[in-house]
Amino acid sequence: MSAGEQKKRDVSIKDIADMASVSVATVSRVINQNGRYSVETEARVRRIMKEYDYKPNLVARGLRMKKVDTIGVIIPDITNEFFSKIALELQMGLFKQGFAAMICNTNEDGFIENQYIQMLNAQQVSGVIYISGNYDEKREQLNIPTVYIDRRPKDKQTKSKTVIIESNNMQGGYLATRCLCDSNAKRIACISLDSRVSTHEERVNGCKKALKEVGLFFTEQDFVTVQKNTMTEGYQALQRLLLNDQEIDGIFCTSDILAAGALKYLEEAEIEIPSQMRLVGYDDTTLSQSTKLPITTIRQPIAEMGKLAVENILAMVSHEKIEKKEYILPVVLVKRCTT
Amino acid sequence: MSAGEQKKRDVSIKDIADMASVSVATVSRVINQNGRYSVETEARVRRIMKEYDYKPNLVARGLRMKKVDTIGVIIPDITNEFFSKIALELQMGLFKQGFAAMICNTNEDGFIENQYIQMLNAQQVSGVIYISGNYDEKREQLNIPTVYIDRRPKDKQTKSKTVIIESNNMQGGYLATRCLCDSNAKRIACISLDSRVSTHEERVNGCKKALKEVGLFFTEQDFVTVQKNTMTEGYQALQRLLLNDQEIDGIFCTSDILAAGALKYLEEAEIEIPSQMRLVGYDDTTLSQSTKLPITTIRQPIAEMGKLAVENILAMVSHEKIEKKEYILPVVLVKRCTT
DNA sequence: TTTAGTAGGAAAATCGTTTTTTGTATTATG
DNA sequence: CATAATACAAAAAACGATTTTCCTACTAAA
Repeated sequence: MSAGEQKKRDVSIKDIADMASVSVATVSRVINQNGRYSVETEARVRRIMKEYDYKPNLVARGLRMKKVDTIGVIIPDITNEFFSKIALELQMGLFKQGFAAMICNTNEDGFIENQYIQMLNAQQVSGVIYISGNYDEKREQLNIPTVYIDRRPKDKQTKSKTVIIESNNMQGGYLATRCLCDSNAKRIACISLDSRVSTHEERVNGCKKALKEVGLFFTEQDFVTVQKNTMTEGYQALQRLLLNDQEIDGIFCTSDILAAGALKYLEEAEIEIPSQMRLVGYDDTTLSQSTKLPITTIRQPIAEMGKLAVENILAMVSHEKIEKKEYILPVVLVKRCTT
Repeated sequence: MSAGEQKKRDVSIKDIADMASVSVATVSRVINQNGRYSVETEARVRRIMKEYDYKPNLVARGLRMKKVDTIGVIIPDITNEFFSKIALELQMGLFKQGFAAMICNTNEDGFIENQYIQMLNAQQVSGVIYISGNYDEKREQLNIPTVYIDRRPKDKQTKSKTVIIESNNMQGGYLATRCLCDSNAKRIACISLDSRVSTHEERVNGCKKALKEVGLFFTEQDFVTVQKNTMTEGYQALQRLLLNDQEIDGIFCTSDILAAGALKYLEEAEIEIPSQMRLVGYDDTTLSQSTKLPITTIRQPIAEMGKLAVENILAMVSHEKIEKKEYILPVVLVKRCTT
């Protein structure tokens, strides 16, 4: 194709109408199965459509309908296994229902996130599924149906038509800590992520709750946060912890990546696991299974979360009235070799 | 909103035109900076646009232009770290140029892939970036600009306007094998993936080339393939290999996941690394860094591949004439503790 | 036979843009 | 002063669908 050459035109509804000797309105009614038409007309139109492999132009339909069968998916980091698995669930689920997913990776950047929202709005998407990230008041005003996963906008800011889907992070922290205690840890430390969202904080709260319940002493000094979710951070955080407090014999990391880093330090320091030290991570990633000593961890119900998100956003899109809903799904402990 | 209630209408170009007391044509010309208009008119129009936070309706524009500033990205498995990293590169790169990426996950399923292609076509996407997956002749006929990454459609089937971007898999296999030899391996085995695409096969070819070059004996028995890219498969494959041939003292796995599985077996069998056995993986994933003994591996230039893909697809979309191009990018050996 | 009702489908309006065509001042040129 | 050229911008046509309105036969009831 030389510059300026047009793309070969697809066959349009008008072409079909002409070939079937009916009006475009009739073809449209056959496609959408509303209005009235005779069985003969329908047969003829369908035959022609099949013959010419006609596919309605979704852009034209979108313009007329003022919305498009696309759902925006806002994700902070698609290379994170947890998020990519959720994205996969969403995409497959939406696709099965005839919707496209437009996956937008914000890199945890509020500015990029805003731009994406603008774009999704300009694209006339029918809804947005919002996974973690930053809260933006302006976004709310766009008035697009929204489902939140894995994060909780502050209460007073949520509108009536909001659906929140999260797993029970408090319970996760609790289960992890009880497991540490059950394998005889007496002094428990915690490495978590310093994040704008409440997720990791809740896990820490669950941890403290368990400690209080079993009556185990703990000190705030042993509860640290790191800035980035990397193995190096986990490694270094544990190193510092053990320098200050040699009594520590159990560690809860609020992510598997941090736990893998911590485990690496333990291996290098030749600390025996699980006799001298116990370790629990979070998310049941491939990583937690790949280490020589597979890491005990917490598994979130990713498939269910995705399924619920798809169900709810589609219900909202089709104007089924949705009261404000919050799903808090249970997590499970996956016991491996570090406890 | 009750059922059937309309979404609040965005401000349209007509509204802007009315407020600025000009015609819609003039507003359009200001937006697209073509045609002629006075500086005063422009200033007025721009002021009103900003005041009302006007954003052009991309669907309407798409209908008129017969194409949309969206690029489809076909990916076999977004939860695979290599693919998700590429997807991330593509998405960020396209977004910076004002294009949206529509990421489609095929799960290696040809049927789903076909459906996605149909959808992308109906959505009027300007181009498609195609990562691995199945080859489909029908798709080619759609005549959308396409860039292939990491896979090579058969030569006679490619059209003139095709761009292929891949890394040098042959070189990767070669480097990996040379590294095994350099750390004194004498009998080398290879575990690779049985895939429809040539990628892994090429890596094996590189391996054999290196063996011939250094004059090392090898037998086809020691070159096995597995069906799925999982740690378990790697574990079992190595187990079988060592049962048949106790001489093996070096292993090349064509993916890090397989290598991690193999490493696990070696650890359990208490085989000394790297004195008794050497191991090289492929892709430089987080996994390869997380094991107690970090795995020597091959790194592909993901960022460059993504950048090239974006550059080329945008050039094709804007009708710059592109001759058939093939990029074969060099890979690097990342030496760690298993060699 | 007239009238009303209904089935089937055509015609036209609409969605929000871009682009071509047309029109009208104003300026330049002979 | 008449005419041509130019600058600016309005009007209208497209893009491909959906949906409302309207028209024409035909059938059924009075």
